[in-house]
Amino acid sequence: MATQNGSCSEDPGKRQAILEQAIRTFAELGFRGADMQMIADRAGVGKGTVYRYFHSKEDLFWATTFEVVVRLEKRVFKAMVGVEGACAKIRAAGIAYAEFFESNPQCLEVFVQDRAEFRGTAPESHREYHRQLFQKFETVLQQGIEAGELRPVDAYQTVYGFASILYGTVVIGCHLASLPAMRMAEHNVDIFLRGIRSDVSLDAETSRLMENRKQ
Amino acid sequence: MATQNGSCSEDPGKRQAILEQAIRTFAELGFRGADMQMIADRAGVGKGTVYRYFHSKEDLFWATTFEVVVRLEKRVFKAMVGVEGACAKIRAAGIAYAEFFESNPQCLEVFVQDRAEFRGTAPESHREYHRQLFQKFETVLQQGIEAGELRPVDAYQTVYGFASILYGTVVIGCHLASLPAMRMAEHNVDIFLRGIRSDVSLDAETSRLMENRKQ
Amino acid sequence: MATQNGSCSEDPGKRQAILEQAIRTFAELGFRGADMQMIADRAGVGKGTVYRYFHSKEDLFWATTFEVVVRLEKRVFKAMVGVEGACAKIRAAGIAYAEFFESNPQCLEVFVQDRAEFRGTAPESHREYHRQLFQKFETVLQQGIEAGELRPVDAYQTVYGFASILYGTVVIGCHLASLPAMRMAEHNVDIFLRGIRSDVSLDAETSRLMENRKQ
Amino acid sequence: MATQNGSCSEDPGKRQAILEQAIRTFAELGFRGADMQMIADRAGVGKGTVYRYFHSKEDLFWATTFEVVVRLEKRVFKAMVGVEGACAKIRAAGIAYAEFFESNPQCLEVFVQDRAEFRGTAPESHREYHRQLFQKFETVLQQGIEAGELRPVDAYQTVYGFASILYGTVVIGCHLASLPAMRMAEHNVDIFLRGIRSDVSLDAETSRLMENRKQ
DNA sequence: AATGAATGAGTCTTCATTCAT
DNA sequence: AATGAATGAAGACTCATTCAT
Repeated sequence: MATQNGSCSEDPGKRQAILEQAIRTFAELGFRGADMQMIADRAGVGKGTVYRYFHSKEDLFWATTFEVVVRLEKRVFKAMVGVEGACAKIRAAGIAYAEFFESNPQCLEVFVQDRAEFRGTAPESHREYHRQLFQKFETVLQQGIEAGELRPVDAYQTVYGFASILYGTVVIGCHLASLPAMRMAEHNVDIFLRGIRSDVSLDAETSRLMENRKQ
Repeated sequence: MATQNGSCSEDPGKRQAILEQAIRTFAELGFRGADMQMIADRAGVGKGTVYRYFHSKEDLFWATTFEVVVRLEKRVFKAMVGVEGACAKIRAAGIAYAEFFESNPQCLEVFVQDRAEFRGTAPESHREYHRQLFQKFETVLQQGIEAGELRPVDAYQTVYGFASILYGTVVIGCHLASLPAMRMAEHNVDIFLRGIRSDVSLDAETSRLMENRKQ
Repeated sequence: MATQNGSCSEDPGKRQAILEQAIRTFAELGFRGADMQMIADRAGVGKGTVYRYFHSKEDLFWATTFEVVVRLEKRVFKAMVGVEGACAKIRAAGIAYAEFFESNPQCLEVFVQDRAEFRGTAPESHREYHRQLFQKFETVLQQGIEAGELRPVDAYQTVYGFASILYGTVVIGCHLASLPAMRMAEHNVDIFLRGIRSDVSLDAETSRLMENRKQ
Repeated sequence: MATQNGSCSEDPGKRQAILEQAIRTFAELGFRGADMQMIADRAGVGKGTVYRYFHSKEDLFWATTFEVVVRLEKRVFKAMVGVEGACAKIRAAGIAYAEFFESNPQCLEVFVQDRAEFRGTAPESHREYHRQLFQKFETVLQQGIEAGELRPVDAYQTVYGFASILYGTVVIGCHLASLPAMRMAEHNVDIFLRGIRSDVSLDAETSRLMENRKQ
């Protein structure tokens, strides 16, 4: 993988510094707008060094997006630790997702650049990583369904539906609505959860309405 | 507005040809990657002509995004004509949205480029246009709520929630899931609708599950 | 000559308007910087019309410099009318020269552009015109010499010396010294005249100094 | 100053080569007409290198004019070394000035371009340099006046008068007269000196004329 | 005769990448 | 291993000139 250099003589601190400034710079200027010289300067290393650690601008960008995904994943899974129940887990994950991008807007821009510049051309390693990530969520959903907490939705599709909502929310939803990402995310996740929950009686109003219908 | 030139001596056909090739080229290469010369060549006009009709690359891009939004809007509103009920309208809109981008993938890329390159810096004219668009949907939601069809959700936020889902679905959801945009969209819109509907008994499975609980 | 179009159907007023705006524009932007479109717009005619009256940008520039020289000449010779004596005539000419450029700074810039862009490549017609101009001054000098008013200097060289002083004064002298062209010109012309006059006793101070030496 | 780069890693030889070709190219084609690619090619370096040493075309031009002024100054002051007397010094300076431009016609064109393209907008550093140059001459004049060699002229104005004559002579005078710059300069400087000298008896002819008058 | 839309050659400038030190 | 000087391909934009109307 381009993001892992087998060479024995690399300084992880230097690598991290470059990556950090790459995130910052790609976020600020976009992939095409970012200048390798600027990244090198900001990281306090020579331009040649950047090329030693990351073979090309494109490779550096992939390493950058990978770094962002890894950080995001850590945050999201950390938020799910100790949380019981599929809905609660999903909610926690959604909130963490929004929280992460709200406090790391540069990571969001890297995400956007990734999609804009390279559509679906990410390295296979990234795609594999993604698949594993989504599989974990699929498992959560599946368990929720088996436990009767969730309707028997198509877990595979629904995971990507959840991803769509989160992505759309942080990328454009909160901007268009001029609302904080967190607030938009809570709103949207709640709608999503209500949409897949088997038990909706917890919602007082809806319950009341349904009771009325029964009468 | 950059997209509307008052000069009487412009050839609308030529303008349209340039715009068409601009969509194609921006979609293929991105804003930064697109070459004005290539757009001119593809449109069969001189480079100077492109600059006559659109003052700069940026202006041409704005005209392009505006064109895409207008086309999208037409398609979506056409799909809602004659449809009764808030849910049905929203569903029709969502399906049309996905359908539009599925059959016009270049328009989708323009959308993505817009967000990637210019975050929230669209010309005020565009922003105003957006506001009006969303207001129409807000009205649909509001009427659905008043009619008792929808739960009393916050119409403003929910409209942007809907937009988030649709955007996320066509931009990444269907790609990540390797599923057609239409299928993903139907799935996601249904979850969204269930999430805001007051009456959920129409869903056979859920009804059954709930009935079981009541017993 | 490029500046005189034999075609029977030309509107002198339109020609003059174009010329006027050409002076203004070449003065402001320089030969290379001036835009034929701007000249046309300022003159209130179509660009094609400019090309009808003046075959090319270069031709228009030559017509412009010619116009400036003609105006300058008129002013200078008008100032010499009725003035008696070579020194007085020369002085009047010098003052008028500076006055002209001080009140027509655009004409000065055209002069400078002429030299900068085309060195000595002016059309033969211009050069002939110049020669005649200088010949008139040579005659004045010659007469002054014959009348004993001036030292028997080389009239030919001295005429060009006078031209050098005036040109240098208005083009850089007054700017470098941050003084009005008129004031600089008076100063310089006086030194020049003293330099060529046979009778210097009119200068009180010098006379006194000389008297002292004699004692 | 644009002409002095503090960076330690510049090759003075390369810098000089670029500057040399810049003088040549600006002289031949003018500021606007000169092509950075041509300058790079002539200097035998890549275009990027030209931009490394001189940030922009304008900066390169300023460095060029500065170089010319420095060379001119060296030549002029060298010519004045060991020369006694204000008149003799001024004469030596004037001759050297003309000689310099006669043997370096490209430097003259750079001078002309400077005035044509940038009127009085030279960087402050250049202007300061100019001021010091002229101050030195002012001192020479002042000393000549105090020594009784020169009439009590306004030294400030007269310095700029001298500059005007020299500039006018080399820029247009010698061209119009079709005479070598040196010859024109000698002629003009002599007239100028006679114009400011207190003692004019050294001039045989004038002395004779004056003697005749006295009788 | 007058117009101005169309053209495309021409130019400055940037920046990813290389490689000698 | 680290550096950053050097390179030159690439691209946005301008403007003199033409020519159909």
